[in-house]
Amino acid sequence: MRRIADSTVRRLSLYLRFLEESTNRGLVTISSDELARRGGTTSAQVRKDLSFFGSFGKRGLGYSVPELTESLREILGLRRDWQVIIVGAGKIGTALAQYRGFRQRGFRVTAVYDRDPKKIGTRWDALTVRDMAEIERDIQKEHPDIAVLTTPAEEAQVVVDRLVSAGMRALLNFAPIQLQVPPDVTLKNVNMAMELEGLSFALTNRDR
Amino acid sequence: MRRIADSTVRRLSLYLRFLEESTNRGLVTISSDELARRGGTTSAQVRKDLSFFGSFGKRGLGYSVPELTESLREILGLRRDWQVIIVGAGKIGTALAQYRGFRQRGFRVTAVYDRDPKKIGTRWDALTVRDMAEIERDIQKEHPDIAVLTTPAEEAQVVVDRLVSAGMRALLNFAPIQLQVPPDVTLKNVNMAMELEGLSFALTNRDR
DNA sequence: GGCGGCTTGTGAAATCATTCACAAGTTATC
DNA sequence: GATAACTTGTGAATGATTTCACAAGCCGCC
Repeated sequence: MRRIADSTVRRLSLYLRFLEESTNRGLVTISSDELARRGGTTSAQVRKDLSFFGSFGKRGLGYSVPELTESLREILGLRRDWQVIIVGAGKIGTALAQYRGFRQRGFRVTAVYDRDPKKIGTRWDALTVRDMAEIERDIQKEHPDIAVLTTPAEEAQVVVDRLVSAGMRALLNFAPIQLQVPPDVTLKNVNMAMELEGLSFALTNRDR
Repeated sequence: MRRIADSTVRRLSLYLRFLEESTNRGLVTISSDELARRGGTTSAQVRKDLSFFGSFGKRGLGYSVPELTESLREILGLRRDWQVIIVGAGKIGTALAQYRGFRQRGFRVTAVYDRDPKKIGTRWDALTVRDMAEIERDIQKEHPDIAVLTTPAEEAQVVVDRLVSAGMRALLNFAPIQLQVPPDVTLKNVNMAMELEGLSFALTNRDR
């Protein structure tokens, strides 16, 4: 398979979201044009995105909502659950650990780590905060798939190095810093500072 | 000024972060190559990004850390504070409202809204959760610059329409949904579901 | 079964973003 | 003040992504 652009994968995720909504509204069939309007793109873009993976539609008719939903789940690797650990039990880490949306989409948070003795052992729901010191051992034993990083920025790189050498290969980083990882590790960033600064830029340079 | 690509603005934000760190370490001068290594890009990219806005370096020497820092702050519109409101006092909204990083970067959270009577009136620090019903009046009175959306996905579009007609022109959306806004409104998204699905895709399609 | 109205899938073209490559400027050294 | 060692700024080349445009296929109706 030819290398797929990041932007394409992001849009697939959006299409899937809209398809799920369409299912709830009882729609059976949907056109690339409707998918595009909702995803803020063009119908040609939708068709091109899908064409990298096969041909899913019927000319003259559009796409079957349940079939395309299933195909996108397959493509995105969502026909299985993923085991997620959260590293850093601060404000954001805690909020994420309790966030229902993850579970609903097949991302099961199975552990939360911190190094602060005051936090270790506290519980929410079924989750107990574990000691950061045990993380390598746990990773080797439990093989989580994805680690979400919510440590302070200063500690993030050190923590990432530990996670990577313990075997983690997929990371979602919330610290406002660009992390260095080896090429076989996939890293995604959620950087609120960057987004806010993007808004600041837009507001400042609005009128040309 | 020629239209600036989103990717460029995002990198400027990264460079600024690294410059701040360099200041703390007492560096006076920095080359495009060092900036690039840290930002995960190339030195040519750094120079090109900066060239859209002027020429800030000295050939043979590199860039003055304090001067480039100041120039980037200027370009990004960060020489002033921005007034931010948070709409939705759930897990994420609450975590964001208490997050120190915003304030440090000049984004002052001045109000939090929810429509749940059980939440209205609760306080953290200097902030009291206000009634969603008052948001239009408050916007007209207090002129916040940026609204952060942390409502459930189902309500997000309705809330956005209200915010836009009350005059908001910059939005940061955390709901996992693509919102529709008029062209004079800037919308940025933080979509954790999308990032996780991107990781799922990468893990699934790792070996070709 | 033929016709009209739709909508897909996809090469080709156009646009946009990144990388190359090098002249020109700066500093340090002798 | 000439030379060597660096590093910027930037057109031109390359590469990637998006948009165009249209043939081909499907459905419903007469």
